[in-house]
Amino acid sequence: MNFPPLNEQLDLITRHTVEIIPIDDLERKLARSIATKTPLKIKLGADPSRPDLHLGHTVVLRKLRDFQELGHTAILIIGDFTAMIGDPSGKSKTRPQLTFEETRKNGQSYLDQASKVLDGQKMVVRYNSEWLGNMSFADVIRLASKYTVARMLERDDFTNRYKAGEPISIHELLYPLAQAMDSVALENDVELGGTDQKFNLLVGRDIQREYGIGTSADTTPQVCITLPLLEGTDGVQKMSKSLDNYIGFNDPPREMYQRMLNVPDSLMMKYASYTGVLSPSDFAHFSRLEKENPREAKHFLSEKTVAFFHDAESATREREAAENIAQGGVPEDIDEIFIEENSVALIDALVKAKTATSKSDARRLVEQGGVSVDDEKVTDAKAIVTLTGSAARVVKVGKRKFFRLKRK
RNA sequence: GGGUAGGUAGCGAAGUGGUUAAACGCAACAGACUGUAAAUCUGUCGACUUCGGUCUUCGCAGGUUCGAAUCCUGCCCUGCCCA
Repeated sequence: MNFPPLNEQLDLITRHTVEIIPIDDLERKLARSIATKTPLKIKLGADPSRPDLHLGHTVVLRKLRDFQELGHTAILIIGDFTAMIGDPSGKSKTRPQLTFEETRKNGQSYLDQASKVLDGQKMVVRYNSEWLGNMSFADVIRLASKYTVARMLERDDFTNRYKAGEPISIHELLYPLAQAMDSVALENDVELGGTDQKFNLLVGRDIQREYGIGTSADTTPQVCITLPLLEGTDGVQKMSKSLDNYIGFNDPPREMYQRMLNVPDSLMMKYASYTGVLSPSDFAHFSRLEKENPREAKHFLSEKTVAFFHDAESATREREAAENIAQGGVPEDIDEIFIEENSVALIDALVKAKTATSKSDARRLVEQGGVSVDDEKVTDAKAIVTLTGSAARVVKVGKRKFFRLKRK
């Protein structure tokens, strides 16, 4: 296998990264790869307990794709073993434990989604239960002896919680080591992760060395590459499912487009450059627009995002729908709610359409003027909507939630 | 094992017998303004309601009291200190 020249590879690899630790080792590995015509093994860990990928994941997936395009081997580790045990982050106390079947199903789903960004055919997928599940307690102790508590507490997350007097479970301390064992098992050359993974990646490097990987004269343990974390649609916190500030790979076009439009302006550039949904020429176009006409730029980015995850047709359709809504119009394809009788209390309809969480919530919405039926604002919480014949009535809730009421 | 401080709504945090569904801040939601952005302002933010109220909630389970998030007992969980 022939690889592009070293400089060319370095150029692509370093783009959009935060840190490469250490860059010298990467150069050595690339040089050796070229000389021996052997692809490098690039590892990326995936959490199967959260199989819904979002825009935040594209940053790192795209980097993995860069490696694929250079001819290297992308390896996706599905952390099924760790997911079967439970929670690593401390934050989500109730992260569900997964069964074996669920981990496979989620792993497959993860792969399907990731294939939108990278070449799924060429990707190698491994489940970490394969090696972690076979470790004996003695093995675990041996592994644990390679690292000290003080070093483990260096991790920001742990330090902060420790200082704040918050609980840290022992198994959480073991997590970075478990992840490091993946690197030992794979003998990978590079590991990718968000900047929040820096510590874990470095532990992988140390532990590989402890287990004699990459210690011969012309090799080194894994190189750690960190990538920026993308803020979510709120513009402040990192994009995550639990904060509900994400744009998911599987979001339907309507939702995806609308959510993109809601992203604060200050983040547009970041989204545009890091998610990789724009081709170089699109990006150039976007950069120009961003200065001249932010509104247009945002629509352009939204359109391209939908086109990337769905198709150009949907993107154009959503663009039109968005303009339509902006002018007070109603999009075509909205949810339809069917009613048995020929009239319903508006409030019940809102609950049924899941646009309100409870009757009280619905009442509030109506009283605050957030609801209109067929373009007429309704502020009476007791309003009854009547349906004559097969005619539907369109209900608008807030600025952009719609549904159509129909007689069953 | 001993001591000590805690566990209040999505989060943070007041409240230590009675107008407390529970101050305040953040987040969220609606309205105005706008570019369905940001900023700002206003309102809302347990559930049900015939809008007068009713019911459920302050780690869990009991108890005292006319009345408890507030007092007592037991249990569970967490931090810190000592061993």
